[in-house]
Amino acid sequence: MVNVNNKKIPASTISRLFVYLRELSELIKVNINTISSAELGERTNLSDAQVRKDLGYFGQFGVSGSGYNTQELKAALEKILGRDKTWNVAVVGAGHLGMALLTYPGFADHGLNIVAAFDSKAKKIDRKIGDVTISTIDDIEKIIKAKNISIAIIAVPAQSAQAVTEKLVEAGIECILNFAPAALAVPENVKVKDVDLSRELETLSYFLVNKKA
Amino acid sequence: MVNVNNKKIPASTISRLFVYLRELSELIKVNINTISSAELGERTNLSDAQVRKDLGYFGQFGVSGSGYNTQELKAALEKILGRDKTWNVAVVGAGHLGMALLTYPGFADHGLNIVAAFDSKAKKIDRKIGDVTISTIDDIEKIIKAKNISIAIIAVPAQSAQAVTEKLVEAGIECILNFAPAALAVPENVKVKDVDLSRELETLSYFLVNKKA
DNA sequence: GTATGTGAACTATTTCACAGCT
DNA sequence: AGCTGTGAAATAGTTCACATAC
Repeated sequence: MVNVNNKKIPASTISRLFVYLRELSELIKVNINTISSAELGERTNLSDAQVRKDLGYFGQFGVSGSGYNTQELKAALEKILGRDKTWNVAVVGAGHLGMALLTYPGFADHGLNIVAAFDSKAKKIDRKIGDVTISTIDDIEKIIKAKNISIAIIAVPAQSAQAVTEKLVEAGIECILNFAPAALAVPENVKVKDVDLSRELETLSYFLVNKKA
Repeated sequence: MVNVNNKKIPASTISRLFVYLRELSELIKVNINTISSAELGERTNLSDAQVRKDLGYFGQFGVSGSGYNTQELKAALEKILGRDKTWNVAVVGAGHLGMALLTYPGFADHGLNIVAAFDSKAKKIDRKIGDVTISTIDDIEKIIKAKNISIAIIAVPAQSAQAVTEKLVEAGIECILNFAPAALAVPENVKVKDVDLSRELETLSYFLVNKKA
């Protein structure tokens, strides 16, 4: 739940707006100019009411009786979501997961530029992955500030995650995407989003355990 | 929201039980035998009431005035979550992300064994990653059945995700962890969990957009 | 006729608060 | 005294349903 000019908006709404935006880009690619909330919902596995409610938090973008203009709605969402801006991102930890993120082709299209990578293993320092050179973790503060990085991705083992977090916070980072299976302690102004791969899989497996029970 | 012997339990509760379980293992490692809901909550960034409520869905595991026995609670949670069982997992797509998953060390500790990998690129077929040999996507059905695989991870590009999903469903898969940024259409009995890395980062970046507004 | 926008109803989830146990 | 277990209250989020607009 997020505060936007004294309105309370579910965090899940924000997340879905990105889904609508992506779908609108696809629609525009195939020259579809108008779409109803029902159709947009169909394509994103959401209900028509959900689509309308989500958009309704931010204004009135549709035309009664016909639907939404894809170009206009896309432009409006881009504005709302700050997609005119781009962000510099750092990856901490250059193991397999860190490497996957460093070479993930999807980020750039979304205004997310990975401009730095850090690892603690001497062997990895100075290796170049695409445009990014791996630096030592000791240089976090210096590089984060120099490169104007606003988002960090933690892809280190659980036991070093808290220490890394503290370095990042000291360097002024306020947004962290955390892949380590650890509960990070951070000041209030810092936003952490956890992605816990084992937990996702385990939660899924619970469905198997509990089925036909 | 999940049905367990005519009780309705939030899906998020299930997911948190895995977090408690992990924390209990840590506590046992350092010889802590008793823990209160408040302390357990502290360590997992959750409230004491949340911890008690979550556990309360499944029974009474605590002792008034003292707290929970770590060993007993761990054993109880393992039983509830089916952690006595192990699951065979397939990864579809052996790009960087697929490779990261194939070599991710965390799964095995959680009863999740990756026993097959698939890719469409001829170049990759028959390559061996650890114990797993990459097979052609055409063999999905054969191998899924032969190896008794119950969970599949989709790590292919968005445009091939639906086709892969259909092959998996035909092969009898009922649990899918989907990393492709695409809304998958599946029959009702199939459970899909989406992990959308760009979306996670974008949602996080919205925090930056909207701050100090 | 068709589809939006939105209060109201409903459902889900978390937090409160306290009786009761050790 | 301290902490659990749990109804009740509060908060959050989704779906309904319909007046309104084109």
